[in-house]
Amino acid sequence: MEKAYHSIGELAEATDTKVETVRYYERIGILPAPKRTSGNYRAYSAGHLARLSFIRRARDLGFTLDQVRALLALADQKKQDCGTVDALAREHLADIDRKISDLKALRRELSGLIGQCKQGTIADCRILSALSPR
Amino acid sequence: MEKAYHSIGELAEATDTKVETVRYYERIGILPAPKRTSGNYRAYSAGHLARLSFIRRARDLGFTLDQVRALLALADQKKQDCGTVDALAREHLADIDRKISDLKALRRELSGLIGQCKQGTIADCRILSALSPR
DNA sequence: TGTTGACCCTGTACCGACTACAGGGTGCAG
DNA sequence: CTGCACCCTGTAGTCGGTACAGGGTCAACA
Ligand SMILES: [Zn+2]
Ligand SMILES: [Zn+2]
Ligand SMILES: [Zn+2]
Ligand SMILES: [Zn+2]
Repeated sequence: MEKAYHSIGELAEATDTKVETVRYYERIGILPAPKRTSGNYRAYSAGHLARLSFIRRARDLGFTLDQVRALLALADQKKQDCGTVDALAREHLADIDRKISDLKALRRELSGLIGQCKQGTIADCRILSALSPR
Repeated sequence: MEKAYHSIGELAEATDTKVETVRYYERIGILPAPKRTSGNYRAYSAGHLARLSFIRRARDLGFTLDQVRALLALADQKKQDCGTVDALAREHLADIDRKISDLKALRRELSGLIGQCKQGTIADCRILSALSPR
């Protein structure tokens, strides 16, 4: 038999989340408020655990919390087709690709600068002179 | 002859910065407070323009404002050698490399998920099922 | 039985790097 | 003289958490 309810600490540990973050998710309304014990402790059901796991996996994949909200809403429309989900995921993939190419451009520029430095004095440093207006 | 002083709007335009951001830089102490006109408008010197340009270029290269502060402080030590500058730049390059490889790993995972989706119903969507705990 | 200590509660402030107003003042051109 | 672009201060919001402070709860152990 599974334990029916979990404390916030257990939920946090099971999903590799900080306790404060779990409370934060409740505050912003992405994780529903659970029942309370007589001592006013939060008592989470298996449903909460599943939802928090979902949130965390999606966050680990880089979805924003708003996107996660959208994904969670879609997940409940079981018989609709998943085109919207896929579109969301593809959009996010495009975001990632954009970030990667931006970072690569940055990397090229910065490593070019570093390569030019001859390790002399500050006055001659190519890195600093590239940053200063001519 | 160059105009001796510039308004905040001119400075902002010349460095592709928002006016609010220029004031923000002053507030956090990275850009010194300029003189004021009789009407209490900020009046920036060429030195301010140079410093702001430096800040913006460094930011564009992805340095944090704290790193920019450090670079600016180093830039004033003209006769010291530039080892510290270069170390800072190399560290930042390593940060960028880490970000790129993190994003690539993410990209692989996400595009794998997207590839598995057969465009059926939500109930069968591989993207959602990969996010849900089994 | 009492006391320690781990856990939980609320509320608030903070991080980085801006951005966006609201509610006013200034300065110049027509 | 009036309209408009620009400037001023101060404050709050963004995103996704994180970090306390100042308390309450609960189980184990002496
Ligand atoms: Zn449990
Ligand atoms: Zn150098
Ligand atoms: Zn000017
Ligand atoms: Zn699908």
